[in-house]
Amino acid sequence: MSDQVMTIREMCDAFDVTPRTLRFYESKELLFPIRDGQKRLFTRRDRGRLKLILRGKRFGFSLEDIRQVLDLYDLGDRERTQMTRALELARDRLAEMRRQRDDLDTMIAELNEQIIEGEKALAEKNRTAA
Amino acid sequence: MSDQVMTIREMCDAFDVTPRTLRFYESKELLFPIRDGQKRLFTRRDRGRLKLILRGKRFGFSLEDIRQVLDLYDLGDRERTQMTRALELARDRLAEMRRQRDDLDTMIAELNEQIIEGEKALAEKNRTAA
DNA sequence: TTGCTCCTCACGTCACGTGAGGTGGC
DNA sequence: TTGCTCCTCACGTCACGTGAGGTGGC
Repeated sequence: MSDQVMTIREMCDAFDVTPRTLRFYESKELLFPIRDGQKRLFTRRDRGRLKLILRGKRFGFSLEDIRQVLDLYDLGDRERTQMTRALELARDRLAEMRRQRDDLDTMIAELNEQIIEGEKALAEKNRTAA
Repeated sequence: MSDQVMTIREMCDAFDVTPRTLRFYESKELLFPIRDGQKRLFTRRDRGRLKLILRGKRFGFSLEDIRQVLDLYDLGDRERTQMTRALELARDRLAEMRRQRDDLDTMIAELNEQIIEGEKALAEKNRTAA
């Protein structure tokens, strides 16, 4: 069951990604499906990794960052190294996201201001033209 | 003075961009510097357009969107078409930015939660290991 | 002649999308 | 034979960065 392999199509349906994405992740050494002739078969390990990859992406981590953290899994110190590193990256990302949000807040206020000014100017133009 | 042309270097210094950026904008038909032999000379019109380009970029508009709005300048209806179109795009962008900010808020809360859980799990691991 | 600034290709970046053209087994 | 699904190139996207290699005028 849980150690059953899955075809690329089954993976796509299960994780809502495209075949291209899975092949791309393999080429970047994020996934390691085994082969049945040409065809890829994804293992339980691949599914675990993909889940973490997608979670990482949601938070805006690069694939390279994600790969490095995933690779720490094989160190065999009960994932302490991996977790420590993941926490480091997560704290950086969190700070970055907060900066982004603050920037976005500023921009939103600015753009809103510009729109209001634009509307005024346009109304004025239409008035004097009529 | 204000109708004086500027070299690429002067433009870079004045607007804090790279030469590559200016050449790229020319290739995308956002700027139209005149030539002195090989060399580009940027006019007052280019400076006006660049200012608007950079402002648009700050708000997250694509260069293609910006180009389309800039091109409306030459319609000769006292920029009414341009302003109307610009306002349309701006309202869309504003809504998009608000969505982004809300998503970001959600993510920040989630990632913060994950970090706290991660810290707990790591502490537990260290405790039971010692 | 030596620097300096300008120029034109053209490949690289990031995370895939999107054909083109071919294979295997029901 | 016809579909279906899988596969491997390989170019395209977006906004430039980054060399490589060459030119013009002080």
